[in-house]
Amino acid sequence: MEHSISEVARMSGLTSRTLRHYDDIGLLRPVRTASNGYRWYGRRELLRLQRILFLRELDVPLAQIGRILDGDRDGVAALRRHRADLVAHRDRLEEIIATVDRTIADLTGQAHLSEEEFFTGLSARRDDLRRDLEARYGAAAGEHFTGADTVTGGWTREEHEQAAAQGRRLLRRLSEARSSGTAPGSAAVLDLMSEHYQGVRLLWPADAAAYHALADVVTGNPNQRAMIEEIDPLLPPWLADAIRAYAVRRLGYVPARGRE
Amino acid sequence: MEHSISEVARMSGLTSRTLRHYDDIGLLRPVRTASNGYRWYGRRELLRLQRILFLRELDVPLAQIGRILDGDRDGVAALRRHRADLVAHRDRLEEIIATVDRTIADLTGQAHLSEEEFFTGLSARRDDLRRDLEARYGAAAGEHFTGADTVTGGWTREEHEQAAAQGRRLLRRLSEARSSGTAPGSAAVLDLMSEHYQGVRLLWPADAAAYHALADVVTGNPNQRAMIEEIDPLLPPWLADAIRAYAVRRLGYVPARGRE
DNA sequence: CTGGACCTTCTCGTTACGTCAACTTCTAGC
DNA sequence: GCTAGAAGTTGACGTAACGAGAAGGTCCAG
Repeated sequence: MEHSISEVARMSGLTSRTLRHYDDIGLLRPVRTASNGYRWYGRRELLRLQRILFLRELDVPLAQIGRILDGDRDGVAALRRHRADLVAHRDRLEEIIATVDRTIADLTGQAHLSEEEFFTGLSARRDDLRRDLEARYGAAAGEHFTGADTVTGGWTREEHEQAAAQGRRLLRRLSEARSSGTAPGSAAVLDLMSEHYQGVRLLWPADAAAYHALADVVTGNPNQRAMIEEIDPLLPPWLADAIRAYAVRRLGYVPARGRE
Repeated sequence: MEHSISEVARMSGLTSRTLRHYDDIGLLRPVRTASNGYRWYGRRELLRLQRILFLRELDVPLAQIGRILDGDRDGVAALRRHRADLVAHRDRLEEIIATVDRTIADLTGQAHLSEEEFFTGLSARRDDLRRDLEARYGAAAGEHFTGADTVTGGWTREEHEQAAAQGRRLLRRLSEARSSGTAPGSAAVLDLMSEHYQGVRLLWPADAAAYHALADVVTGNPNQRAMIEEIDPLLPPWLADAIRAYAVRRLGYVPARGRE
């Protein structure tokens, strides 16, 4: 009892193209290929196909399916690893969905947690910030503020608002990381901090040292601190740690002992 | 304040290749490209990139990111649709994880719900089945059983066991669909039934009419019924409906009024 | 012997880039 | 001015799992 490729396609719900593909990659070979090139499948092939379809439905990559079915050596271990991937994927989706929800709420104006602009608010208080940095670290730290090119003057009102919303979203994501017990220096947080660093650089060409100095500003500067506490009262010191961690680990900042 | 491609790469954590790619597909154009081909990015481009990264982290496809950022016309609606996709994806993952768990349990012998073989059990009772079908629908229905080529005689013991485990898993997945209130004729169930049909065909070249006749067997034949009830007491009648639905909707069976 | 159904082997397109390869350009040091 | 090295460029191929379509061979019924 042999079956043509279209018969197998009908029985399995696959297309003949897919079956040809499985032949190409060696996942499911026909029992024989006639001299005219026609593929013929037998019962044993159908059994294998059935198991292929099952594993495929579990999102197991075809290559792995082949390994599981061939050397059955440790199909269970492979499945366990696959399960771990699935769970991680699902957890990540949970986070993403939550973030999307808050983003939608933010965009539709349902969330007025803070009408203040974050990055732009930062920009509006440049003089304040500059004095703060200079007082803490001397004139060199504030020097970067001199260029007029760092101002956001060229932005439209819409761009301002988008930047502000972006900043609030970022702070909320950081708040989430903090409240879930994630360390400020963990890789996941540093990834988020790269967004923060980039946001800061939109307004101010901070190098590693200047960015590092910003850590003290978010806890020490009343305006900055109040803006952040409005989103999460416990965030400022944690954010300060994250800023320092990012400056050191991703920007290569070497904690100064008085150089320059 | 213009930035070279490698500066932007460092700031954003992307590679220069990725930035070149974004230029190619029109997602992020440099503010200018010098006569030597070098790309230069300004503040406005960094702002756009920041929003790109945010949406990208939410698994929004690049093409859609472009549409959202350009004509901001209905970015919220797009996000809502995207959210629906994410939720569906997560729900599907939940199901898959549950199935993988049961599969692992099955493979490691932790689940001895039924030591009987399903498809192979069906095979072992071929005479029984044949008499049943003939009694219900006349000799024509049982005729398919005559070929010796339908026997699973060529199978190894391992193949028998795998087929049996596969059959039990399928019944459990069907049971899950039933208990969650899914209709036997729904697309999702028909997809599962294609596995059932294929499993049956491994043992017995049933056409649409013969498969349709099998519906009465799973409720009427004591052996079959008992085997299925062992997995889910409420499954037999529901499974019968699913078999009929599959025969009609996927195999094109026309409910007979006495033809042939 | 002809039409239609079914089969074959290319080949390109999809997504979001990674990874060479081959070349040009810029910059710093001698 | 020369040269090495860093950084830039444009192709072009590879990835996973096929879909779609082209161009052509094969089989079967009327």
